[in-house]
Amino acid sequence: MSSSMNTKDFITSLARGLKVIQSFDKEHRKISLSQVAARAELNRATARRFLFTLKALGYVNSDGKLFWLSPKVLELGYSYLISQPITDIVQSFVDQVSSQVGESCSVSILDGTEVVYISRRMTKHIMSISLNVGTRLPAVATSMGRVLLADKSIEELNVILEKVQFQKFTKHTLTDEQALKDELLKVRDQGYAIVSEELELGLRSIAVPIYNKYDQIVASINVGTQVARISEQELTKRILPCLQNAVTEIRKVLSV
Amino acid sequence: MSSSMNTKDFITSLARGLKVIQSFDKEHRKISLSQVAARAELNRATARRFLFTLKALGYVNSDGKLFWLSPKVLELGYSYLISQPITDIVQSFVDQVSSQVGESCSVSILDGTEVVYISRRMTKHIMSISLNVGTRLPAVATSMGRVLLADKSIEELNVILEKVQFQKFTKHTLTDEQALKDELLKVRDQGYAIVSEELELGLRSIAVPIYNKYDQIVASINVGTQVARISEQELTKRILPCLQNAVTEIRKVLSV
DNA sequence: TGACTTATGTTCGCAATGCGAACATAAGTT
DNA sequence: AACTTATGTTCGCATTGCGAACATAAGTCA
Repeated sequence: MSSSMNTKDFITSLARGLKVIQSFDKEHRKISLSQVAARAELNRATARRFLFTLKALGYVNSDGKLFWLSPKVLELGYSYLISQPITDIVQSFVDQVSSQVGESCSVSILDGTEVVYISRRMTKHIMSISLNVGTRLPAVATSMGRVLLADKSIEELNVILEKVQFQKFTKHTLTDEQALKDELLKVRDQGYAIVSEELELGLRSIAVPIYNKYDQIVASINVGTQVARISEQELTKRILPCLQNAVTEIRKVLSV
Repeated sequence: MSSSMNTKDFITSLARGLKVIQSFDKEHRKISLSQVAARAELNRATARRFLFTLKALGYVNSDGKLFWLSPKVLELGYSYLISQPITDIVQSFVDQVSSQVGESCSVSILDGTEVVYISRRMTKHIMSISLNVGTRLPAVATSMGRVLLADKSIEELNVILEKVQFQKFTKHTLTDEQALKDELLKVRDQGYAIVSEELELGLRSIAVPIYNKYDQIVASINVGTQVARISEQELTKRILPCLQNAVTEIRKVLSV
């Protein structure tokens, strides 16, 4: 367990159990007890007890040999979604923007150094990875992340950037901290961010911040497309007004 | 803890921790330590340790007084979603059907006595509750649930129905077990289910099963609308073919 | 078919983990 | 100021959960 965990008041069994849940992914849909133990870095007997507990609670299923997650696990994430009124509010706007512009539209929030998708309307599969509610992407390399980072004070930004490990996803990816900061100043000035081919070649997106009634930025909304389909100029001329209209309406609803 | 939990090999700390996560909902977005303790049925000092552990792991945030779930909790549900290839596969078909028919379209699977939404495309808010990935509804009162139940053997169905507590959501809700079974025979015969105003007045939906290449039913897909907008006849004449086309295509993809 | 490897099932002594009663302090209300 | 409700914290203790070790099962290979 991470040494940053304060062992006083820290419950290792809970931490271990959550690690067991996270042992499952696309490449590990149905795995054996030993695989779970290895992936969760637990003793086999210990992993077994966790799997049996999760099975008793309905979060895991098993055929007696392999284990896989039960849809009940969605309830955990669901606890988060239904405790966030914004997810309900924005969904209809996301659908509306997506219909208007004919491209995928998403809303996300900042969590640490990443953006987390909380709402999404996809028109086509254009990314190599699938994006869903719950997907996390590095904030520094996404348009939604940049509008959220641009809102931070210098101090807050420094704290966040300390934890960022810049990755060069493509030849266009900004990896110089100062260059990023300059870009964020520009984003703040113009009130939107455009990211072209920094996270994945061939893709670009534009994002604007979503404000609540106290003028606090609570999320960001973007439209994502392919560079071959929409130029940066067209993003600002045709797409940006749709996003700006949407966030104006969202702010009204959030102000009720 | 439920007496059905086998205390041998059962890890109460994990169970308790998951209950803490589920203490949060729409009416309990940000709650105090004592409220968490009450809702999770824990001693206050115990609840405090769980909240501090969840905070250390990033699943919960706090202002020192109130606690709320962090979007990191979505990772837990996300572990399930990315371990289910079907969620990726069906999303584009859900979007397609929804676009074609101009109504909301969803996919769900059976989990115990409930259906769990795993994919959704909403055109309008027509239900009083919001439906998201993770939402659970009683299988017996939904079209998607009925196509999934219709696939069960008599024995399997009896096991499931034993655990069902029939609720009369509206005056149209079937609550007689035999009447439900008769309805399921009809569903099996015709290969689709229509539910009108049984879960909520004013709403109707039609669902068909999704098969994999072994002819096993793995999920169901529906279109939901308002009774004022689409008759049952129109559902079968216009909507059903779109759903049937979609499941044919889905089956091809699942067979790759 | 036997040897070997890899896997799971299970136990139980034990130590550490987590518990919760109790006390202290803080904040809000009357 | 008294009272109520809340949180912060401790620490003795009992139970919980651990994991080494052993048993058994299943698969592979020669």
